[in-house]
Amino acid sequence: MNIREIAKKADVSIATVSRVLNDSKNVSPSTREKVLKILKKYRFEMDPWAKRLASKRNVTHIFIMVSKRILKTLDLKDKEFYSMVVKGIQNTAKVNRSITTIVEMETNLDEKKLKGIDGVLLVGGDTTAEHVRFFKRIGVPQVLVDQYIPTVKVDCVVSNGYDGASYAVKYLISQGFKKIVHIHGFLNHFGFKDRYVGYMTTMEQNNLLPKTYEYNDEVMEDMKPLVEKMLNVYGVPEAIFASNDPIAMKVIETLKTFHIKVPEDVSVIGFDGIEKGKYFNPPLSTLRVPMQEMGSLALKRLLDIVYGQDVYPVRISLFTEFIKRGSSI
Amino acid sequence: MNIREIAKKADVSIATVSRVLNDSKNVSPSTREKVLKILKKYRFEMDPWAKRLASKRNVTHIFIMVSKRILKTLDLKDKEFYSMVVKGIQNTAKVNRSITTIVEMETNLDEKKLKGIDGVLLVGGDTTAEHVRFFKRIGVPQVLVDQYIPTVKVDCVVSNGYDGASYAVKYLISQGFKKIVHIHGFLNHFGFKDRYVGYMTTMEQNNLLPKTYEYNDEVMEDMKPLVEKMLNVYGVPEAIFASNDPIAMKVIETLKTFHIKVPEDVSVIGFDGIEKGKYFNPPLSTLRVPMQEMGSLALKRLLDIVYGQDVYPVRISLFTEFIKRGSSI
DNA sequence: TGCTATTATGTAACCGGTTACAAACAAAGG
DNA sequence: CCTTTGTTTGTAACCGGTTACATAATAGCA
Repeated sequence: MNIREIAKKADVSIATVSRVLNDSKNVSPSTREKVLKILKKYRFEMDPWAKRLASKRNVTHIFIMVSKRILKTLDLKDKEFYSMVVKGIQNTAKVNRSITTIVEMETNLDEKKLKGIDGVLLVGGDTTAEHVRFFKRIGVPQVLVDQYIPTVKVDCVVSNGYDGASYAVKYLISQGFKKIVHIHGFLNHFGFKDRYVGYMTTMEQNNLLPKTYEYNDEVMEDMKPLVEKMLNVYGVPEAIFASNDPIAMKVIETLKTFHIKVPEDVSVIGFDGIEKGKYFNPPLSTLRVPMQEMGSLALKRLLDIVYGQDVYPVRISLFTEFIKRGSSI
Repeated sequence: MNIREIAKKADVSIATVSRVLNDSKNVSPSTREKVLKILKKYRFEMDPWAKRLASKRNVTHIFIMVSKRILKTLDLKDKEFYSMVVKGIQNTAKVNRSITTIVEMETNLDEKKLKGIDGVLLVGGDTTAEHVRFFKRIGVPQVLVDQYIPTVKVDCVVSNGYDGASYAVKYLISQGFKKIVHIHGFLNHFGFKDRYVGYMTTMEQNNLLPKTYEYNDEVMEDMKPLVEKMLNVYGVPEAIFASNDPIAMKVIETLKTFHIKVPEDVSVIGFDGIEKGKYFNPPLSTLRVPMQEMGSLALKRLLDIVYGQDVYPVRISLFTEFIKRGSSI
């Protein structure tokens, strides 16, 4: 059952059926009624694939919104986390006739700047509930990327930090380690929180004493004081699990200044799997997050929402993959 | 850039380009090489929408696999949880040219029975890691529905039980309750486990003593002993949060036999939002899971996998919605 | 009533692929 | 060398929608 058959049954043209289906105003009430009756009678449901193909002519305009902090360091030529995510978005946009614009997420959002925008991707851990509520209020479809906010129902794509962290901790335990420390970023970023909870829970489940240190990765501050404090109070850990790769590398660098060898003295595992880690000395063990896929999934989900395919918000979380390199035993 | 343009650049017909893209054997090595070079040069990516539309002729065969226990109670005319999920799958199948067959998930799976099957949906909390590994081994794409297994990387669609449970507990606390009990099913079902953890964590975060009871919902055993024990040892709770609606209703029925009034003496909140709860006496407060959407999303994800759109497994979790009815204050 | 502005409807091209069928070409057999 | 068979390649129809444009119908107004 397609619109041609419906058109025949209702004795109108396919264009008219299409107009009725899309609530176009240029249809007389009587024919609209007639067509609707046939549609209902045959329980017509549109083929989403055909619709999307045919709607190709009108492009979709998407804003990729990132916080000032991320925007400043966002270089699409490098292979850092958010660069890869944005690359994933843009690649998928190409195949989906979507035009993307990278925009700074301001604290005072202006409705006027969003003229003609079909949807927004809110990228990064700085997205707050206020941002989400703003876009909800003005009715712009949105998908959060690498951030989840339990208090507001909104679509999001994140990495499965809990199970990733859990895997890392279990791996370290299987190597005979007990003194496993977690160094993490600010926990208002869901990604860090998720990994934190994964670390904590797994440590406790294995009757090990968790020990965590918070590091201000937003400004990439000096890590010497943190490590110094750790060495003095806690002693030399057997292993360190870091919130992400940049923190892990910073830790390793700092440990070097204390003449502590990685991985001989301490095993270090990061998170994200950015390119840099592969060429670091020693090469960084990490939990790889499919970054491009994250962006790609987010855009696809956003398009599904824009084109009215899905109504209930979901959280999509990507599995991670442990990559053992030189920084850990 | 589409296949027509590629065809022109490579000086062949569009059919040939299509053949190269689909690894058809009837292409001479030289032309294949020529086309591949152009494809690579222009970084051609196929339009998934067009592909799916054009491939209309070949339907996709899907098995909906359910455990014996679920199959026995699966009546597509009623509006129980899994009936609605399966209905969601079937509705989506209709617009996606997929043929679905409901099949019992046997303990001894037979590869031969899967001839011509493009993918399977493993529905329900009885799915185990062994099942998943079996389908992985024989290379049949799969998506778990209402089950998540942390130890194996496989796509799944679940409800966000953690946040749903957390919401319920917070709501009950906001109503002034402190003695909040959780009655749950077997925790090897991820859905129950997730809600359980949500309950526990939220209770602890609010400095309340959690109290849980396990009920064998698989056989819907008599709940009298459980409730009796609770009343004798723990006393009358102020509120009960149940793993799902059937358990909640069973609890309320049992409480009635003890002349304990709901919601005057005890508030009860269920989970799932099945139709029955609305007409129960008193009408059941619950956390609604979009059941049809769950099935629909699972099938769509499966098709994405079958047609090679996505490679990395994800967990999709659906938000729940609190519905306040008569069984709770 | 006649003329124009507006609205309603239909026709046909198009979105970007797949594939049935026909034709051209190459290899094999007599 | 001609016929037969098998392999490559191209043409055109098709999947099920949307929409630009043309035309028909209606409404508005002097």
